[in-house]
Amino acid sequence: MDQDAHANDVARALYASIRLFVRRLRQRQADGDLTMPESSALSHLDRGGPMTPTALAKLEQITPQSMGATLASLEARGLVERRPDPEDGRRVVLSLTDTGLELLRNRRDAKTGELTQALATHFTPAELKQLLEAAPLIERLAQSL
Amino acid sequence: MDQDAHANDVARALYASIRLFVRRLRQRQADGDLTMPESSALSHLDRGGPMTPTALAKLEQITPQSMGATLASLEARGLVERRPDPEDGRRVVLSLTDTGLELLRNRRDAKTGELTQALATHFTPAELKQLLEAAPLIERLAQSL
DNA sequence: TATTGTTATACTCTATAACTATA
DNA sequence: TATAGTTATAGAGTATAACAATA
Repeated sequence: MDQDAHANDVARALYASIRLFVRRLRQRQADGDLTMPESSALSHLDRGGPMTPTALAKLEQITPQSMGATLASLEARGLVERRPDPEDGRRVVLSLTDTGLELLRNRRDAKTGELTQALATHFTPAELKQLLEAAPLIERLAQSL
Repeated sequence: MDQDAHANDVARALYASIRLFVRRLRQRQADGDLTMPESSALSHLDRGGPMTPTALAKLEQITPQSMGATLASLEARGLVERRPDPEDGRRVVLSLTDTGLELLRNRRDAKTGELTQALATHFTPAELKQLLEAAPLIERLAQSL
């Protein structure tokens, strides 16, 4: 069928571009930069307020153990802090430190994120719109796998 | 600026969706399945004919060493074979074996690729078109990082 | 028993560095 | 010297399994 042939083309094109994207993003990682999962976790804490590691893991759709690795790194750099939940001894509540908040704000306000920079510099508003609309489709595709 | 604020939104949405996509695709990997890089290398050999590891690496935009790992796995499963280039003793030429070709054809013809399947099943032609058009934009974004 | 979190371990995909063989 | 390929090693970003503490 034509639909299936087309689906195969789309799959190939999308996969190739995404693989390249992920590789490049990782390569552009400078020493001391936030990695992407770190940056994402920090954003979630900023937008969602203090929360447990498990809650964060759910937002990111990864296992709590995986989130643990990211959080350990953020904590080691003093960007987040963990304190026990007074109401439930099993729980740990994570929050941004002042340093973490400042870093996040600086990155956002100065628009220094590699990705944001590249998008703002090399793409037209119409192209940005296309990409913005593609994102939920990619997410739906991921969910339907 | 509005453009920059928008760029930041696009960056976040795109990054989140792509990270999810890559994770899911890896998780859906069954034992004995081709991994994505393997499948991609096989496709390139099918479409481009026999070629050297370095040529393949260039097509995939990864280092020859990284390609080596993928090729070792494909060779171990008898899907590609390597023979010396008679004209240049340094070179090795890779080609699909009958088994490799058959596997590739079966996957393509039976449309069993997870991604193709999901796209054909859950997306409208208009959405497929959107995704197809987004692919080169993502690639350009990757290149401009 | 169920939940929260942590520790230990391993896998995929990729990179850099260093080497061998051939040109 | 330069190029093609291989081997060794490492790192990011995940996963699963097993465990401890608390509810």
